[in-house]
Amino acid sequence: MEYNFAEIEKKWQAWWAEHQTFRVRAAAGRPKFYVLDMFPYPSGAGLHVGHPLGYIASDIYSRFRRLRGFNVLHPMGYDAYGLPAEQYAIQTGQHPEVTTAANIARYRRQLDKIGFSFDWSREVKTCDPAYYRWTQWAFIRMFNSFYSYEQNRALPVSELVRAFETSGTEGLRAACGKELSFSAAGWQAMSEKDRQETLMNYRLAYLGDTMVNWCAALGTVLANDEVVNGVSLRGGYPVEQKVMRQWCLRVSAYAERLLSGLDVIDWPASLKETQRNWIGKSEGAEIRLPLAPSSSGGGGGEVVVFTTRPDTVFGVTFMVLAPESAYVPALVTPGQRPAVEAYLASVKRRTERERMADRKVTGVFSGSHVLHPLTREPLPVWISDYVLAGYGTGAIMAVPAHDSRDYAFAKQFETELRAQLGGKCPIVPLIEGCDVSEESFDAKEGKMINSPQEGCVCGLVLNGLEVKEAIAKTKAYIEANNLGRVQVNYRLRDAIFSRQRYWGEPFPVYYDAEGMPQMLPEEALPLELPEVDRFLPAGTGEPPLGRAGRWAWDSVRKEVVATARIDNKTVFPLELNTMPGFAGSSAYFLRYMDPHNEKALVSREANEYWRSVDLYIGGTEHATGHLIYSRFWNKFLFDTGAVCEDEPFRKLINQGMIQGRSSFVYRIQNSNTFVSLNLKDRYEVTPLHVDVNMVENDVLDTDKFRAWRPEFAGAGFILEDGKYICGWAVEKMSKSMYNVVNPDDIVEKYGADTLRMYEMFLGPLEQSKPWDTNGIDGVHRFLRKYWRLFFEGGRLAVSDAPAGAAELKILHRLINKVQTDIEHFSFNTSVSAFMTGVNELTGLGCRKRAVLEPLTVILSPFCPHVCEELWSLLGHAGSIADATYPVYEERYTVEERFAYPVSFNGKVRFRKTLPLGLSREEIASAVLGDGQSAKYLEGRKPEKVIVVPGKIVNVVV
RNA sequence: GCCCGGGUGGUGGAAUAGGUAGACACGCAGGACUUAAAAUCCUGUGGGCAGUAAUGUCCGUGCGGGUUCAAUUCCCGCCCCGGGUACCA
Repeated sequence: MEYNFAEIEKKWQAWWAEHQTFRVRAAAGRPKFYVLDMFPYPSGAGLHVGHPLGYIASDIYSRFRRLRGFNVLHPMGYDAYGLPAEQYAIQTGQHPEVTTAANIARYRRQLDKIGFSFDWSREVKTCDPAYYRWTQWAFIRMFNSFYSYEQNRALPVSELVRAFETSGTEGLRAACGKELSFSAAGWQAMSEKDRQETLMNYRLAYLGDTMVNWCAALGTVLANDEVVNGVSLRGGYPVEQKVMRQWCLRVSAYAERLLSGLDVIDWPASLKETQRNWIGKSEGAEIRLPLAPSSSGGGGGEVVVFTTRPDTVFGVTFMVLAPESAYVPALVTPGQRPAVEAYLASVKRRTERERMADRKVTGVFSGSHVLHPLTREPLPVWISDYVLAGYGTGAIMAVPAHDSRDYAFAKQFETELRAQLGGKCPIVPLIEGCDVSEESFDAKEGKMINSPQEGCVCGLVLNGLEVKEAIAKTKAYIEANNLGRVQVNYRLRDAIFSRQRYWGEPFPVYYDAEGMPQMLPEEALPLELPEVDRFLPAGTGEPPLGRAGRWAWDSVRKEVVATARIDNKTVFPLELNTMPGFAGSSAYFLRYMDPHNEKALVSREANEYWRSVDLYIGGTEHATGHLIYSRFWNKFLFDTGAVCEDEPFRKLINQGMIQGRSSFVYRIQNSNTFVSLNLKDRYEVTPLHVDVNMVENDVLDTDKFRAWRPEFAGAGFILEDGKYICGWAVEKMSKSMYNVVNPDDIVEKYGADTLRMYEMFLGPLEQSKPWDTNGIDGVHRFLRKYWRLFFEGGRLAVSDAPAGAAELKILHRLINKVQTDIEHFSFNTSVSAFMTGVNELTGLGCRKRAVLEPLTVILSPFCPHVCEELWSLLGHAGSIADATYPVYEERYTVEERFAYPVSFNGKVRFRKTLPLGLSREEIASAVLGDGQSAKYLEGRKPEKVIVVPGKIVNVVV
């Protein structure tokens, strides 16, 4: 009987589907394990061979856990909202729902062919109203919540209102947009509209005027992580800064918890580091600098700066404001106004991109001065775009000696600054021995100098202190003398949550007669996405939903009605924006736990059983997007009591990318002749990408090549050894490089089991590596060899004879190796171990059930189809997925290992072979009692014997 | 610039609480079977030197130092490659 993979795979895939083999239910008392893949966006191009890498790994792990007795939740779904479907819809008029459904069907067919053990009964699609209902629900909850720094969690806004009623903002510690201050009486005096505006400053989902990344080409705003180098991640269109009123999520409120939570989860160090950088915690101080009396603001004004280096306060020689800073208008003197206005205009003209490409030092003097907080000397206030409005207070104290950016600025404007400082040099070093003639000294180390002496007016003496001590002392001084406060800043910004798009979740929001946003009642959810005639933004600049006729809210009848009926008493306009891509992916892992629940996102029982994801596999590209937002989202739900775990993903693995291995042919210039790789240096050639599907083991199929394109029909070839050898390079897998390998083709030719094993064999899971079809034969050969172990002369020939010692040794070494390797996610070495084991068994001619049956079980996570078939041929009813993983018994694998007694001075070296299983003491005495060792050790008394079983013996004399 | 990874045969990669470097596979070479091819199987395969040979011997994990009886593994200094991030005060 031959290994007929096509037949076997078809048969077992149908069997699994029919018997719902991988359907799971919560089962109290049975240990659970939740294995999750990052669900795919179903693009029009279908899957290439790189996509399933992580799915194969998670599937192997799931099947392994199942065999070990765990109740494994391993679901799959689709991140179905997204820009490509909408762009396609704009171009073709095809409804995104239609193309998305077609793409999903195609993905499903491709996934099924690989033989994954997903529980498809739990499938989730983000564009399904039954699903996005809970996305809208969470949004309403966020709108109705604020973040208390007192309790370090989200609380209902009703509690905030109660606090305002009794004590105003007195003693309030809550996350907010800007610090407000009013009394209980002040709150009482506010109009309803003012109260709503005030609350908006605290809500976790809020409408705010924010500087957004506006992409005109896409007609929408983008989140920070959707912008790369000043252009949009998708499409690469230019992005500009613009103030717009947008829905935002107060992710920044959770900055500290998002940061500290990283300490308790098992994620790759590099990914945690990326998130730490993104959150960007910096501890420092805000310092208030009073305006100099002569300045335009008159007496009483002040400017607040943020610094992480308060110790350098005596090196401050000027101040800089961001161009967009709110301080600017008040501080510009009439004389400087024209110069400042010209500067602001020039800054506005420069796009983000230009600012990055050309980092010129620019700036303008505001005309005003502030007073140094300690020495009371006047300091000039400048305006420059190297200070960012969005970070800290948008104003800095410049210390040119110890900050490279301030240094560059001081050098650029040295003449002006010197004049303003009465001839003094603006660069004042504060650390002993540092040289600031060429560059600033930014390091936080050394001893302080140049601070005032003991007994000076201000009383802050830093001389002689280490930088760290000086920072602490200055912070304490600032607080004690009311010059400012200790402050922690985060780089993490709130997430902008509005998109001017059609293909996304609608907001459950309408605007009342006052124009204030109101949430729809929860019973009205889901608010379904309406039909529109076209998917472009409306001519008025409104988002595409502005084209929907049926898009107003009747607040009395509680239903969606036609826009035409808006009467401003009971029927109101609905929000026209939709939610961004990350909305739907922020809680999908919770929905899988209880996907058909109509009462809740997830029931308490289901959530308490499945809890959180035990293993999450996906790419690093989501480090600062999805993986931050979903942690935030989950923490919020945790605060409201909707879920029982604070962190959603306990362990995370980043699978590497599979790159393409492009093939090249070399055309001799001005001809239609192509020269083989090793002969190309003799000619002037142009390399051309050639479709990798026409190349095998780097040899070009010249007939296929001629048939590929009309212009190659008459191509000539200069061959070497009768073959045309192609050149190759590792590039991103993409259509334009003709290096896309479709998993369907591989499955067709070699079978799914070979594809699964080969993808694992290619190298470590975390590593990026090029796809190289060349090596796949080796894996396929292994499977055929393995199949043949069961057959002799065309029939099944498995004997019931007891297994011998040598066979059991091979088997148990395999069990041990494969089990520990899977537990460490080292799938490539597991596959190698199988190959070795099967080679050895073939060598022994072993066809014994006692060996082959357990071997089939441990191999089944990797090659489920062939193992199922053999399992059934061995006489088992049911699926191998219900089998039990064999137990490793060490006694079968006892073997001799080396022990190395140790010589000294490099004079004596010897090696000794000892049986395994001896105790440390036994090894030590065996070594020391050995003739050679005894001779060497004669006259020296061992002080200490260090033994590592099976490995080393160290003797210290 | 800063922060993470990583440099091992012709190729993908094994082996790190320091202990026989190159498992496994590809490729290549030779052989068996075959009229032939494919498929399959067997053998060899880091480099140099010596030997008819079994074998012996030296050199070898990016480069230069160090620690150690012993370093791919630990320490110091470089070089190169990949990823993240970037006026965040």
